[in-house]
Amino acid sequence: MPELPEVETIRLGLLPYLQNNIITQLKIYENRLRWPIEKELQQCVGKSIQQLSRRGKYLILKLNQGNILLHLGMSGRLHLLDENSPRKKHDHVDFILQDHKILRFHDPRRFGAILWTNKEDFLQSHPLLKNLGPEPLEVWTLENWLKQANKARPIKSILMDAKVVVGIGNIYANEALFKAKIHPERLGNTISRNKLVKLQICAQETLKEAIICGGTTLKDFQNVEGKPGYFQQHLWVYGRGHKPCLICKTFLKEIRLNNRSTVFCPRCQL
DNA sequence: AGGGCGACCTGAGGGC
DNA sequence: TGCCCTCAGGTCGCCC
Repeated sequence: MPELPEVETIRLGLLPYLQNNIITQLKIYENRLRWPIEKELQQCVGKSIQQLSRRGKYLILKLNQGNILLHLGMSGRLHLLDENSPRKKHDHVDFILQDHKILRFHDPRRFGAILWTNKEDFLQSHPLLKNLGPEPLEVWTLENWLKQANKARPIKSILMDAKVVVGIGNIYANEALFKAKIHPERLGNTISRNKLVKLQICAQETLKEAIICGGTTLKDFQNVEGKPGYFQQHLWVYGRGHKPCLICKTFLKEIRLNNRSTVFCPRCQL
């Protein structure tokens, strides 16, 4: 489901409800997520939520002692519900809150993850976080990007590589490449500096616009209130394979690149 | 050493 | 209706 804009939308939606709330109970109905939920997660019970932040596509609940790391995988959702809301299929975990609301984790494909860490420096030391690249809207420098992009590797693969920059998944990679007018299969080290500068800017603009729209809703995505995002109305290429380019009317091509569906305009993107 | 790709899951949709 | 195939917003970890 979620790329950076969707996770950020969820974070912003949850923030007012979670900040300073206390987790009074943890109910695990299904612990077989991407990794089995570990017993230590029970340590969150009785702790207050001091901060809700994000690193890449991970949500981080900073408690007065310890941290919960949450990843939504492809199909994960978080909902805030009233106490005693009936459980539905694929509702796997409930965090019961002091004000009798429930933060409920729902994930049909179970590619998501819920992890616990006590370490102060987990952003730097946790095996799942320590190798993540820069945040695209904060610390993604041009020098770093030019260095990373200078590889004999398709530019779309580079852009989607979380070690290069976090948060850009398949939708926004397709969109950013269209806006920058770069063919997704072009090797990074054959692209001019100017074009790479443009691509970085286009990627950032695309993410910012999507956050403003509340994310993209295709099938699964809903925000915390269960409402969809509206960025899909702004999509130029993603999901539009074989339809006319919105700029030049040429039929968009759809190929598979690294086993991900890739849509581009063969005339606009060179 | 770095990058490609299979694997992890369920469900939806299309073709027959 | 049902079976079988493919595909889906992520990403780890194996293998080359």
